Amino acid sequence: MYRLPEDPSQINGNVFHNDCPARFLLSKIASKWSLLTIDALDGRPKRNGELLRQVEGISQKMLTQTLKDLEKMKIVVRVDMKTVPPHVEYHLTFKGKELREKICSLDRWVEDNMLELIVGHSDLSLIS
Amino acid sequence: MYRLPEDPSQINGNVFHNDCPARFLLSKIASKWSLLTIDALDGRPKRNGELLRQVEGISQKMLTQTLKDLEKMKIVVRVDMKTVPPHVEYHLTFKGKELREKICSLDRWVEDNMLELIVGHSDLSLIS
DNA sequence: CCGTATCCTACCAGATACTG
DNA sequence: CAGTATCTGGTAGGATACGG
Repeated sequence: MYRLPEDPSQINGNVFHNDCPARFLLSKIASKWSLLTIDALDGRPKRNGELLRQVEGISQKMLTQTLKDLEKMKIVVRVDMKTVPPHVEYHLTFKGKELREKICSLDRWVEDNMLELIVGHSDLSLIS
Repeated sequence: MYRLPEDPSQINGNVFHNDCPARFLLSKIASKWSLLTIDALDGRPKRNGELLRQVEGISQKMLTQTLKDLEKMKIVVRVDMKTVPPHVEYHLTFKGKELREKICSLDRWVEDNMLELIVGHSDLSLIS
């Protein structure tokens, strides 16, 4: 549980500070599945099933939870077409698109440098 | 535990793939304390105690663990002056500096947008 | 000053089953 | 199709004590 000061408009973010909301938000944004979900929202809006397939290994539960967190932060918007069968789309907001650039920059860097980064990890075996 | 394909030099990173090493590496790099520790390594090398004070709330255990992980990935280098009392410095490598830019970009964005991101979180109380 | 080594717990997240 | 609900094990990480 985090506490905000009396007048939030006066504080400027500082992730190094224990009680700064930025730290809480960062932990949500930089979580394992959040990073991948935001990355997956490339260009066009995506549906629940699409994301489930694209982000390999994510469970329905974690996808829902992640999307709800992102929605709270106004990073994504949930658009329910109110049809039957259900058709729901998840859109990145303007802020979401801003954020996605930062995240993709990080993700692509890790992918590009993968082989050099992994050398120290002898615990990653080569066996089947 | 993650498994690498027989010939790692042939694979190109893809964080969306379940068994891609990039996903494992990303989880290490984007962990709560890793994000803050790398950010804290600004410009000059830092000592254990400095980092402990700068990254509020981190424990000695987690700092050590985080730095070891980063060292494995050649993101930081541990320089032991072999003096008594001990003097140890942690330096960012070239790759580390590259990575730090991405991370700082993310951290600063979260800080700058903190107040707008937090509105949906009614669970963050204003009381003392 | 810079760490290790243990113990211990809260929470994360996977598995599974059910619903409009 | 797009979720919810519940149970449960594993583990991240805090607290504490000790060591070179």
